[in-house]
Amino acid sequence: MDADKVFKALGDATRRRLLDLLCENNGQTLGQLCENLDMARQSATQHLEILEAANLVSTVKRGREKLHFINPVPLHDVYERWVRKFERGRLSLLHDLKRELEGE
Amino acid sequence: MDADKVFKALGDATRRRLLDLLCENNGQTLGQLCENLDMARQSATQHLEILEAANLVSTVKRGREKLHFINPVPLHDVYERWVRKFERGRLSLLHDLKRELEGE
DNA sequence: ATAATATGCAGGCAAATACCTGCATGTCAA
DNA sequence: TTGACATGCAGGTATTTGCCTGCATATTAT
Repeated sequence: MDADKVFKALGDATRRRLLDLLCENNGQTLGQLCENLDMARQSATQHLEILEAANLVSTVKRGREKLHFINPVPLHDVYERWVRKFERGRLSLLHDLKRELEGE
Repeated sequence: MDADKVFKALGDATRRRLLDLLCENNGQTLGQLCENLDMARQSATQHLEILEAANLVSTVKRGREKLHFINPVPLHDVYERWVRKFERGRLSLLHDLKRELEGE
C-alpha cells in the first residue's frame, strides 16, 4: 500500500464523494458518476485516475463503457497502520493533553 | 469534525511523520520536532499549523516554548465515518470487483 | 541589563493541483 | 455504413501547496 497516494486521494471532497457514490451503487460508468458531480467530465476522469492510482478504485472496460468498482483493501490498510496505532494509546494521549491544558 | 481538513492534513508524509513523532513522545516542543525533520523550522511550523487547524494536534505555551500534543479524536471520527462504512460492505465490495474482473 | 534561545510574522518562488476547452478515438444501433 | 454516444488525449490557466530567507518578538540565564 502506498500510504501517500491513499491519503492524498482521500484528501479531496470530490473523490470522497465518488467513493460514496460507488458505495451506494458499485460498478457505475464514468457517465453515471458525472451526473452527480457538477463538473466537467474530464475533471471527474482525473479524480478517478487518482483514485485508481491509489488502488481505491478498479475499472473494467465493457464495450464503450468503463465500469468503476471500489477496492476496500487500501482503506483497511490505512486503518491498520494509522488509526489503530493511535486508537491503542487513545486514552493516555487524551490524558496527556487534558493534564497539560489544565495547567499540569 | 472537518473531514476535509483532517484528510488534507494526513495527506502529507511530513505531517504523518510529525504525528508518529508525537506518538512516540507526546508533548514535544517545536525545536525538538524540527530535529527529526530535515527542513527549515518555518516549514515545520506550517505543517504543525495545518495539523492544529485539523484539530489533530493541540498546543500549550510554556514560557518561550510551545508544546505539541496529539488529539486522537479526529482520527477516531475518520475511522467511524470512512473506514467502518466500507468495512461493513467490504467482502461484498470485493466480490463485485472479483466477479467483474473474471468476466462476470 | 544583555546575550542566548525559542518561537512568530511576512514575503517570495517553484511545483503541484483542480479546474477547464477542444479535438480524437472507439463502439453501438438504425 | 453512418450517426449518436461513451470515453481518451492534449494543453492551458488560476489557485494552492511546500519550501525557503530575513527580520521581529518574547523568554530565560548569566
